[in-house]
Amino acid sequence: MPELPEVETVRLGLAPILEGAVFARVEQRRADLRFPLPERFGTRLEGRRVEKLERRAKYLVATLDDGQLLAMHLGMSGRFLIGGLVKGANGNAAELHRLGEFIHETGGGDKHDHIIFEMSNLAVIRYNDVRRFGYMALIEAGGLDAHPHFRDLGIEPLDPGMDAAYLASKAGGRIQSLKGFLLDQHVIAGLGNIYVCEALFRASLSPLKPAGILATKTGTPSAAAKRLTPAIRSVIEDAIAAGGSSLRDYRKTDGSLGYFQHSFAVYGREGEPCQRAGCRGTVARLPQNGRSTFYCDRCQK
DNA sequence: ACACGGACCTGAAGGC
DNA sequence: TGCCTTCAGGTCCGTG
Repeated sequence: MPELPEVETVRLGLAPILEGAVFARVEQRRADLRFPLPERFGTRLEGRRVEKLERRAKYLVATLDDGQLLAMHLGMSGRFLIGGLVKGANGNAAELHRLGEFIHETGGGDKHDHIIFEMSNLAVIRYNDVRRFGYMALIEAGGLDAHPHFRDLGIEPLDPGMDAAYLASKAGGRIQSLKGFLLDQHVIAGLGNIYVCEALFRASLSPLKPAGILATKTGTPSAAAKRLTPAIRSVIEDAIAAGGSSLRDYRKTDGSLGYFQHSFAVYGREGEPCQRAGCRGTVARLPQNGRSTFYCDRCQK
């Protein structure tokens, strides 16, 4: 699943196709995603124009011309693939992104294509999700901040307010591990297993330490908090610039791959030497919160 | 309020 | 070949 950088990459691929286009036909092949699709999902979308496509945490949020919001979450394995035809600048229909391995499956589609958007610009957008942990919701105008899935989300990692003082204020007194703390979407919204591991490596902090070390006794930010904030910001910025990370099934909307996975310092590198200059440690893996944590137990203190 | 484990679902990979 | 276990970019819900 896509974490924030992958979702942002998907947004960048989808926005130029969706924005300004009208849902001409919505085909729903199965409604049992993580949560059932809303009643009359297709009917409520058909004829509506997409005003803009934004991202909040790991959600894509499309604003429609009647004010409704279409919120989309990719879960672990969700992806959008763009095919079909779009009108080029000269008015002629041009074939779009019919690339590589996706060509052969466009006929009847793949069995994990659950929702298909046929747009007025002749683009065909398929939502494919093997594990079906993703979902879509329709939210009435202005209702985003009160919606149960959005109401309690924490700050965006790239928000200027995500600073050492913010982390200290959230972490004070917590005994939970730093790993669990950073995975908590109520604290920072958008980080996942990969980028938490990478951020803790960049900050030279052990994922096992209690989150409380981010605050001093008086509640001011500790040195650890001051190292952690730029580490989080830089890893997210670097990953977005690389088009996200492509591991198993994540791809950009045109079927091409992100390349941040080549920049992982610790994620997926169990047993490899630590990359930090001067450190002779080895990357270890251990389960935390039911997920694999990768870190160097020599230099991450 | 906080912290943890299980649940949801499919498929790939590795061990025997 | 097959069967069984483990693991995978998430997060909701029930339990202490």
